[in-house]
Amino acid sequence: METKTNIMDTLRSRGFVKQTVFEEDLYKLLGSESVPFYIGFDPTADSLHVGHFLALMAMSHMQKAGHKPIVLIGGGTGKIGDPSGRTDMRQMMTDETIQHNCDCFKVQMSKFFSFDGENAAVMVNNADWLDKLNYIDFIRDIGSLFSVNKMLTAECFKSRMEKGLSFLEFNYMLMQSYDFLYLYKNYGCKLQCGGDDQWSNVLAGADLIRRKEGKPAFAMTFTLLTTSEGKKMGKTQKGAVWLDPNKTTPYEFYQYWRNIDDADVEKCLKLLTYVDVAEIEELCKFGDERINAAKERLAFEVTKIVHGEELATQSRNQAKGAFGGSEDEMPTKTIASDIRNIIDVMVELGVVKSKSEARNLIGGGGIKIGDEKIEAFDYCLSDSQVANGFVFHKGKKIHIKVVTE
RNA sequence: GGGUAGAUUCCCGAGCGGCCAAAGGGAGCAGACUGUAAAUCUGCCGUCUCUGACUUCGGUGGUCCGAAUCCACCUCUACCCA
Repeated sequence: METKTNIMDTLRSRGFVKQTVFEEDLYKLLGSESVPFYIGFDPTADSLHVGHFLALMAMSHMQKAGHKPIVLIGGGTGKIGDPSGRTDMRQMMTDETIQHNCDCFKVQMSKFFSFDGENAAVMVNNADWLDKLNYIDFIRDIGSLFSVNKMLTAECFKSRMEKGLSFLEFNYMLMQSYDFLYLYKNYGCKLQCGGDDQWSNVLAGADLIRRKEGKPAFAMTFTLLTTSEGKKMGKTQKGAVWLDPNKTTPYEFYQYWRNIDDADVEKCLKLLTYVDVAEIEELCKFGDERINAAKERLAFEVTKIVHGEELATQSRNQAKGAFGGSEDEMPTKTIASDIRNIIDVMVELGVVKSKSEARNLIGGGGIKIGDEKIEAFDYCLSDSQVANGFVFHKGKKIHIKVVTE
């Protein structure tokens, strides 16, 4: 393999790395051989979202550097539920749902790293081994190596001490640690990565291998992708920002990044695109409106990774059309010609969740058709609007060219 | 097993028989100001056939002209005692 640059240096310079164990040993290991590493994903939905993006990018960088990604699907641990960052128990899922979600994940992940060729990524489901565990054997072999006292000091449990924590969930850490051990034995996996909220779980796994096998194993966590205000990124009024174009359209996806906080642009460019670090710094050096160039670049690059260059270009042009005034490139939607009432039109366009919301928006002066502000709830489209199409505006952000059929 | 305190709208959290679709905050959306940013100020923020109607306050059943509020039972949670 090529070892021009140690992957750790890449990840560090882009701001991925939050915590590691035995940093020097890990650095040497990553610089000297192809290291199989894993990251766990909970199959709780049929699409990945922005929250997973950073981990996917990290895996991508690492595969490019010659390391082998192992995607661990938490089909087994999903039956338990990770208590980290949770105040209540997770819903349990059926095997069919989990399998379906895995299939969807794989398609999306393929855009970040390859499941073929050299250092091909592999996807494994921990239900395959966790389901078969024998309770007595397990607690003797693995349980004996865990100190409850130590576990209780872990942040992920501490926060649950007030709200309550069932024994089921308490076992999550053991399961995840066992995963690492299993992957170590069967896939030669020596490194577990994860979000920083996974630190205690990740660390416990590496510890387990060191105790049980007496061999080195490593842990590394990544910065959590949060906004400058410390909130988790990727939440909007419509819920999470998904990678599935059917849940979040490429245009909406593009807009999400285009509208990001000034303070978060540089961080996101480094973490979520392949743009060269020096170039990013150049783009982000201005504190005024020139930062918009960086935002455009961010939105384009990120959309390109997820949806491909063609759709990224299209989204960019649509955005320029919508905000630059040119109707030609604006996102277009088609509605039936017999829908005339403005409220029905809004529902049909999907810009509001309910008719009440539509009324509130109209009442608040947030709706325009062409240059005309709509003030009446019973506003109806004219024949010429139906015939020729029109431009619908919701606030400053949503601009849609509407044609009828 | 016993005792105590709880379960409220997306989240936190008030309400404790009519004035409750339910205070306040957060998030979100919209208006003004801007740079498709932030901060700030303002409005909205259960649903609908929308000056009215309907469905919500863990579940089920009751009391009452009337219940998120009272009673009974149940489910879940925390704390204390064993």
